[in-house]
Amino acid sequence: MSKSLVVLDLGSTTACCAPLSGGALSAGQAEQIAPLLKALADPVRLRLMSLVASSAGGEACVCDLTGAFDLSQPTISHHLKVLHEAGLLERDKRGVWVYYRARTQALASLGTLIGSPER
Amino acid sequence: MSKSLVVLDLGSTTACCAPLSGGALSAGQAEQIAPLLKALADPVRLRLMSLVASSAGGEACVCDLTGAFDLSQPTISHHLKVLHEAGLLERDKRGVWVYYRARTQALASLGTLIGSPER
DNA sequence: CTGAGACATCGACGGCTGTCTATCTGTGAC
DNA sequence: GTCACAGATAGACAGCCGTCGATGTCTCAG
Repeated sequence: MSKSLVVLDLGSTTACCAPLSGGALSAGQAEQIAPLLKALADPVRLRLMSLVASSAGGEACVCDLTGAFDLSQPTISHHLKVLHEAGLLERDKRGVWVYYRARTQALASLGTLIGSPER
Repeated sequence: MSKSLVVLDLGSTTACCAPLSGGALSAGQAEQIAPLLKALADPVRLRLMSLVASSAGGEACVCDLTGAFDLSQPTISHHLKVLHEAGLLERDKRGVWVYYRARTQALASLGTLIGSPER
């Protein structure tokens, strides 16, 4: 239900700056985090994320994204859906066009968890 | 050949603190990074990484890791191999036992790339 | 040399995933 | 209303992935 609203609820084990090295992950935590990484673990989706995240205004229209790949429109739509359902992209339909925006907070949490640089 | 030696060669586009939002990833960069995320995008491998990384001395024996899961020994061995070949784990055979050690540098690079927290 | 134990490799199998084409839905122009 | 266009959905199909049991390899003890 409210599952995708909670982007990363890591309890107390991984407080603020504790990456993987900060303590053994529980099975539950691992199964909560893995889907996020899985969503990101594809070259096309990685590029989509970076395209959206680095776009002017922080958002990008599907019509622009589709042209950046040698893939069919449904395939791009599929990848965007995966990223959206993982909670990494926000969707915003305006008229005929759909705009996607990166959830930078989710990305930051993930990045910190994987390996926050020294300190 | 020397492929797994270079953990993350991200050229100049993603200098030090530039995550996905720091500029569009090239197709080549994306295909270089995705395998690392793919290796990490599994609950068992996530837990393995965290177990190894948070072990005393920074390393863990396979014999200890196997007992932490309800999985067969070959399956654990397989996951460790995946992490090793991705360049996320170092292997060190000492006598009859094999010890794995986390490549914290690789983890840090990945974490920074995905989403370095503000600044 | 022989046996036991720690890991790795092999081959198989079911399920998931990325891609496509075809089609559906919704929005704005006329 | 009707047409064109943006995007999503559906169904199909090939290839990859996680898991297993069986077996192989290496190392040490005796």
